[in-house]
Amino acid sequence: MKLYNSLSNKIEEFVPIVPNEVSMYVCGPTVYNHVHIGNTRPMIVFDTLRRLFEAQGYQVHFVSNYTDVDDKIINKAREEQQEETVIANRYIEAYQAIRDSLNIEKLSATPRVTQTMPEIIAFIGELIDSGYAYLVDGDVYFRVSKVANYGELSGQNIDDLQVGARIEENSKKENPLDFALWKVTDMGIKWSTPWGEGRPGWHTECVVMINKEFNKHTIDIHGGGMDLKFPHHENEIAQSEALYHTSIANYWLHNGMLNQDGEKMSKSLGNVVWAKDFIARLGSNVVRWLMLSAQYRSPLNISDDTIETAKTELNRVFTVLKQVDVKAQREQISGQESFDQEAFDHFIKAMNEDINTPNGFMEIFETMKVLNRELRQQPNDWNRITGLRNAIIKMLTVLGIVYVKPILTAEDTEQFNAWEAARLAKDYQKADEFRQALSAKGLI
RNA sequence: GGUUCCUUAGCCAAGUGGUAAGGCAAUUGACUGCAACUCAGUGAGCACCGGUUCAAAUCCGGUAGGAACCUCCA
Repeated sequence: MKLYNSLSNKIEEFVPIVPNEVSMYVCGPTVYNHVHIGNTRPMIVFDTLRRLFEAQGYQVHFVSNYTDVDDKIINKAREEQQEETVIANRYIEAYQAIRDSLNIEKLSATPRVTQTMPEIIAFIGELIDSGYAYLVDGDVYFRVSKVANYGELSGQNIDDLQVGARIEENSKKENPLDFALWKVTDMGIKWSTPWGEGRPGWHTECVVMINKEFNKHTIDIHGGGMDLKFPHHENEIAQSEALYHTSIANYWLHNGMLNQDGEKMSKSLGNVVWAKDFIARLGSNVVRWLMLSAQYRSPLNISDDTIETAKTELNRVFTVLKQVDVKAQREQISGQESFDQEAFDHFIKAMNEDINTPNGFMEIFETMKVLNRELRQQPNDWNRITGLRNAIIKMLTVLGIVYVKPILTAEDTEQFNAWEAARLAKDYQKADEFRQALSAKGLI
């Protein structure tokens, strides 16, 4: 398996820390609102990566967090005159519902900031003790200049960053690039620490959760959206380098952004599409197919055209599978358990090139073509047909797409037979009626 | 101003030195009672200019256009 590592900007052969095991972490949402479809791209991409590993015998330990302490949550809570936990819990539930509806495999753990506070406070304490963090009026900031490789991930150097950095008014920081580990606060949820009451900064939690959930300082894969590269991931690395001399993960993976009709989705443009609405409209299968139609690092544009194309393509895949299953039942073929390993291997090989889903799709289409030919060959080679069918279904499983096999009822079978009989008798009006009935049931 | 990246047929999208995958749409043919499904065929020389090379969409330089990031947006 080859993966593009954002840390080296190169495609590298994936070598796990522990043979046949993969530890991966993806930054989760700040739960202050529903998520939009852009947020579903990392969910789908990294779930697909996980499935790809699992299809090859890896055991995957996959953790993603919930940021349930944040200014945005506090603001939302004030707006609604609710407790912050009510807000957070509401959107955590909503997020989980999205995961379920997108057929995302169950995560190993979904830690929350509020449940990780002792560790976060201890971690910040260590950074202070070791001189990597300093106190100003109860706030704690990370001293960026003390980390030699700061900027490694985003490919920037500290001097360039400083030129571009917006200088905050009345900044208490030694350096504008220094980031907050702890903020003193008088509003919202807060915890008491040796240096004062307040709440943690965003960048610390992920590091602490990784250390805690995996019980080690270096994991295999850390993923997230391209926009998190700087400063969030850069800052995670800085903290980990400071205390543990490791960049947390051997492979850093970043998915490209999602655009709507060529524009970035944003509230100001008024083109935000909520994930729940999008999934309700198109269904999980189409959404996943659409999200995987471009390689994960490329930007992906969502438009009516790309949505229609995804629907049509996926429909073709399901059509041939359905035709196989209907025909097998009508001809009472059973007991075939064959599997076309070669076709499946082609698919895996394509996918192993840095999750090259477009080439994975290509292998599905190629396999479909062979299957369509076989299905129209007389006599049918059911061993071959079943093997191809099962291979395609397994490919879809890696993509997280679910195919439901149609089960013919006695009535269905009768209608098929009647359709055929009417055709033979050249009673086309009657034939069309049966055809339409079967079509309405999605059987042809 | 800095950093990273992109520009491949009407549309989506692979390919990163050896002569352009796949899909959608279109179109021709076969199959069909008609149709759908399906199969077979048709279509680009890779933004532009210049360079390196026996050979470039692929490497280098430049031009034009576009995107993301530069303190908390996946």
